[in-house]
Amino acid sequence: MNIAVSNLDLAFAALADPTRRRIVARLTRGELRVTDLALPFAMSLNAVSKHVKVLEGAGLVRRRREGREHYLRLRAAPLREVARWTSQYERFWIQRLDALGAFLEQQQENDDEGSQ
Amino acid sequence: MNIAVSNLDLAFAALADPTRRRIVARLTRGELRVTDLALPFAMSLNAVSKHVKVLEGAGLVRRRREGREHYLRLRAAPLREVARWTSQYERFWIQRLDALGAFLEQQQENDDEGSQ
DNA sequence: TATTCATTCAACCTTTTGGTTGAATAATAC
DNA sequence: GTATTATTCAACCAAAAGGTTGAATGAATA
Repeated sequence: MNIAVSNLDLAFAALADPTRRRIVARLTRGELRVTDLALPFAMSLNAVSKHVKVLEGAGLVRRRREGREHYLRLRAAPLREVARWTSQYERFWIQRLDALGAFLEQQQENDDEGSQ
Repeated sequence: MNIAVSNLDLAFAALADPTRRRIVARLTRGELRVTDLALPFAMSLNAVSKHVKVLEGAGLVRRRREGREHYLRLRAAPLREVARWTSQYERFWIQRLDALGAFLEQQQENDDEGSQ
């Protein structure tokens, strides 16, 4: 029993795994059955199934049962929430650009890449 | 020893924790020392220090040492990457809106909220 | 009906995460 | 020079994450 895990927590956590981001990317092309979804992944079907459940838990994926087959499709709402949270900071980084000037910021940015 | 953990993995994972998102929000107002940053959090300074290191590891925070004090400031680049990845799917969700019509989509959306 | 197919459930394992406490380090202040 | 302050390091702990394998469930097929 969890104490108040927000939508945003779940969405960010779900998207933190590269396999799950690939799943999301894959589902933009349309609905897929679990088995078909799992095909290109170098892991067990069970592992993919668990990833799908995580995405479902975050509301990023919705499941439609048709006999023994489960069709998965993407849901946009949580992605929009993530986009909205993140874009709050657009104001922040644009301000910094304005303050220091594009040229200096560019240099700063280059320095940053180099030292990572 | 980690096998290829991407920038995006680190950024999403860093932002999945609500404390760390609060830290990010807090740092938009300007630089802060670790101690001052930690003030409003109901956890040990050490815990906050560890969160800061996670954010640093994801490139979201940069540290400037001045004597014994460490000043932390926000870095926008990884936030931009997250925004860029997420907004890839804007096309996807806009398409769905177009395809089904705003009214139906709205109803769908309402159903979705209700059953979460 | 017996078999195969699509999928989940359950148990297990290892690594990571998010927190704690206590000690170490290093700079400042008295 | 001793105490205090700012911060990390190290060890520990419980819970969660990401994978595995094997069994269970339930629908389709032969």
